[in-house]
Amino acid sequence: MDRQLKKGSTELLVLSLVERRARHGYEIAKLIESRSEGALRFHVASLYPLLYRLEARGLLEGRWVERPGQRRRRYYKLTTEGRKALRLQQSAWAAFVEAMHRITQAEHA
Amino acid sequence: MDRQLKKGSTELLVLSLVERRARHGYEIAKLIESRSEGALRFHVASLYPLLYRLEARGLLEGRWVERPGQRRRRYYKLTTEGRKALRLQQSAWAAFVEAMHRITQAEHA
DNA sequence: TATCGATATGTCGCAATGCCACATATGAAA
DNA sequence: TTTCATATGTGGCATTGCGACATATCGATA
Repeated sequence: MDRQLKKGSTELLVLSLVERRARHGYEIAKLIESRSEGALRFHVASLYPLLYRLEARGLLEGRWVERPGQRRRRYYKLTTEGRKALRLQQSAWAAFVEAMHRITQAEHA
Repeated sequence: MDRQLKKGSTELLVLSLVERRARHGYEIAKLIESRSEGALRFHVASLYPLLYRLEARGLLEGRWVERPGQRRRRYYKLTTEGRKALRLQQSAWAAFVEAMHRITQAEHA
């Protein structure tokens, strides 16, 4: 998988994964890997900074959860802002894929 | 359109556009804009360096063409290497879109 | 008991790549 | 003669994912 392809789409990926419920970083990384059946991998090291950025921009809200018998986790959930951003990014992604298709297929025909 | 989405996919776009015939930089930029109906724009300033890189990597072969009544143009055509790279990038792109779909839709369901 | 792997979060420097501003040059149209 | 479309080019900047490394806990296994 071309590394560069991921640029920019990761945000949509993360926002999508916390749409229905709060998740923590490690969980998000594992979900990306398993649901894409290995096609998409994502270094956790890249993920944490992204989560901070999303929180700083007010799209996510994080909260520490400590339970006996496990390391502390930081759960992130979508804010109202984040939900709006998710909608926007969903349609931007769809438009982008469609445009790519139009250009590459026009040539292929 | 999110700027970051383009990262990495531009190469596929350019390779696709010279698949059937040689084209020059300005023409490629215009084609991207018109065929995507404005959804994808691409600064020519970003395009030229990309073309040099593709040529340096042996995927494209450039050739100056001078005709009276127009500025000199550099036409790029696919090399054999480039054709191989195009096939690879086409399947990588398809896999990527498919993986994105699986992850974002699984959540949406 | 010692060690190793999975879980969980974090920092730092690096590389890749598109953006923007700016520059140069020609031909056609206003 | 000024302006626009064509055509190529350079340099600095910002964003963002990678890789190496660090820390820490728990359960399994040797």
